[in-house]
Amino acid sequence: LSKVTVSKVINNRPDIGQETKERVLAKIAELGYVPNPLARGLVTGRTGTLGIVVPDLSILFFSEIARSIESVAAKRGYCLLIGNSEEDPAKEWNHLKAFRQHRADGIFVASVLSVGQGESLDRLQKEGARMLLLDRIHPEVHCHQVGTDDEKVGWLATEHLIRLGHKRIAHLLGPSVSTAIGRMRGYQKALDEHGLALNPAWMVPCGFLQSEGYAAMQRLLERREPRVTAVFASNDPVAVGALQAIAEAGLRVPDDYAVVGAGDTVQADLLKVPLTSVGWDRGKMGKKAAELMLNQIESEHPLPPQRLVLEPLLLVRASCGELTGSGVAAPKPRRGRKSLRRQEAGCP
Amino acid sequence: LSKVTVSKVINNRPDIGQETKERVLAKIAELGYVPNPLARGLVTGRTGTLGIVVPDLSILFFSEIARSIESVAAKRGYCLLIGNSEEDPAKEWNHLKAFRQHRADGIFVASVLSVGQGESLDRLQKEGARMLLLDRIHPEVHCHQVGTDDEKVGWLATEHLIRLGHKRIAHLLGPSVSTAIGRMRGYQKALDEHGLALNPAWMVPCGFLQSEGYAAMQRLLERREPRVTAVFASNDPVAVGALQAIAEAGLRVPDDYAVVGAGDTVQADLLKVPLTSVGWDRGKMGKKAAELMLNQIESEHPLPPQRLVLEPLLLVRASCGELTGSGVAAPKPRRGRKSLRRQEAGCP
DNA sequence: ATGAAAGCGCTAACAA
DNA sequence: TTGTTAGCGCTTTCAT
Repeated sequence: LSKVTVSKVINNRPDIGQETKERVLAKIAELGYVPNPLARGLVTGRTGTLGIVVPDLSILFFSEIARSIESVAAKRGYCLLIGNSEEDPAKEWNHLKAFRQHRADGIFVASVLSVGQGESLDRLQKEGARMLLLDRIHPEVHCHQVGTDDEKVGWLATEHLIRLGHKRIAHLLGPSVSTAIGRMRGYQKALDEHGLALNPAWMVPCGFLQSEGYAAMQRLLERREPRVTAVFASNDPVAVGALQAIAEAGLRVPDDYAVVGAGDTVQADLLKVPLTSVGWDRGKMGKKAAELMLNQIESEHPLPPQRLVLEPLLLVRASCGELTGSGVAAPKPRRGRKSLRRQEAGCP
Repeated sequence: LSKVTVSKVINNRPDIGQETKERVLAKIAELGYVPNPLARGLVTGRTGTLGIVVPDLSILFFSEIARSIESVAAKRGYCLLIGNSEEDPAKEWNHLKAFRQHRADGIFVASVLSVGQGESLDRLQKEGARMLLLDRIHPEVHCHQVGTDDEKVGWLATEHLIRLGHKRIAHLLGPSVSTAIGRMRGYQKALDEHGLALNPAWMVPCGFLQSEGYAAMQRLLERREPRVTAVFASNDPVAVGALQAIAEAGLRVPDDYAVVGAGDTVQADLLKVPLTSVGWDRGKMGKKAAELMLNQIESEHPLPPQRLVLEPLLLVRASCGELTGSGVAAPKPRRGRKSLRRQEAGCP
């Protein structure tokens, strides 16, 4: 029995006799033999490893996606490497290089790069790296991309505030990545559609962190007339920061300020003021991304880059109040739509 | 110039001339050459890869630890593989096997295995896997272990309730892993020290998930006399579940029930009722674990297994009220000790 | 249908 | 100090 025969059995080659095949399989089971992925990778170039780079794994949004990707990867026999870029392009690049070096078969990345700065990613892709852009999109990169319709996210949030009667609506604007920019566009579009003025002073620049939302809201609170009555935050952590700043100033939500977030990543029901947010399915994001990637990897012919857009959904809770806009705080009851939150926190 | 020479330069071997060394280095920089870790791993057995297996990456406690490990791993040139066991021993084992197969230089595991069931881990260790037990300890496994003093966690929580005047204190008991058992012991010890009766009916079995805490608290609420006035939950998610059940029953915290958690992983300040909890430093856990592991890997001689125990700290907030035990809800002001929470949520 | 030969990119041992 | 030889465990031709 030569090792070539064994190799053929393991790789399910057609040119092998049924009887020998079974004999080999039996022996493999008996000896508990497992092939060495390094040796295999050295010759085939494929390692059975994927990689993912995110800004920060301890942000629920990303850890949920990573978890979901890992789950389907494991099911199909792949391992997952993970790297935190910590919002630092250099660290992101280092992880990308390291994963390439380790011959990851595919790399998911929620890039910290600003829109328009994606050439390095496109170069990687052209050099043969199989990549998939997660959440944050770069049109110039020719690879699969999975995200949500961020313009619609911003539109849904702002439209909701307008319908509640708000006319002076601020936006805590995120960093210069596609998601933040899309949400801002949606905000502007909604104002526009309703003929509301777009006051540049109401677009407060801000990052994606809770602390930044806090600081931005403080700045907004200092401003005098004309005061805003509502705030659309670029994401939930920022919204939570804003909530903190408002509370500290002795003001109330939704009575003094209505607040909407984006992402629906907060344990909303337990908050002092349950946060209204626009959400989409992170589990599905991860699942779809992983499937796209693995199908790509395992297909013979290169598939055309695909762009998957998940549908965002407004989740109304108490932080925007009822129809008067600055009146009662009674939260609208949640509609019949199934909640997006499959989230189940636990341990230790 | 032979490849052997290059290899020697890269590995900093002493038997190489200063001048050739520089020449090689220059050429490497010029060509952008990077060694292939697979080929290297094939011959040396070392791959520059670590692995971590946790119950669920989307639980903040674990994602913070993973993030911290990844950070020091990256700094020292290692990649990190990650696997979710989803509280399933079979999945845990599969990840462990896969990481071994991929020749990870070391594996961190927060095992789902019950205490006393750690033989498989010890066998792995004996077979040459370098392992480190995270959070959940198995005394029979001979490897590094990093966790907290869970008995003290339980003791601090329960002692706090007793000092506030509570005499009938329930415990939402976690699964049969070391952390839950330790916390239960601490609970019993504190009761004991104060001569308080340990009513078995007040130890409600429960998992580590929020939904389980919710269900367990509901069961507890159904029970009649003698009613408890306080609850120590095995971890924060369970405490949050209990909070929900109490609120739904139309009762109030801390007026009707005082509640303490463990882990301090909840955005406590934003909750309707900020949760008092016993916490310890997850960032430090990850950092120390990674350092222990990497020093082990890079040392010539095997180091003796070390057991690192982080100090837990009571963080008093509003969920237990003030000294009367069922009186006013005014939260004690946080003491001067530096907060453990370096947490900064943000994105997507 | 099976296996011998060659080689993936590296390092360890040894020779020069 | 340098380079030659061998081999890590696999897969890929290409004979048989």
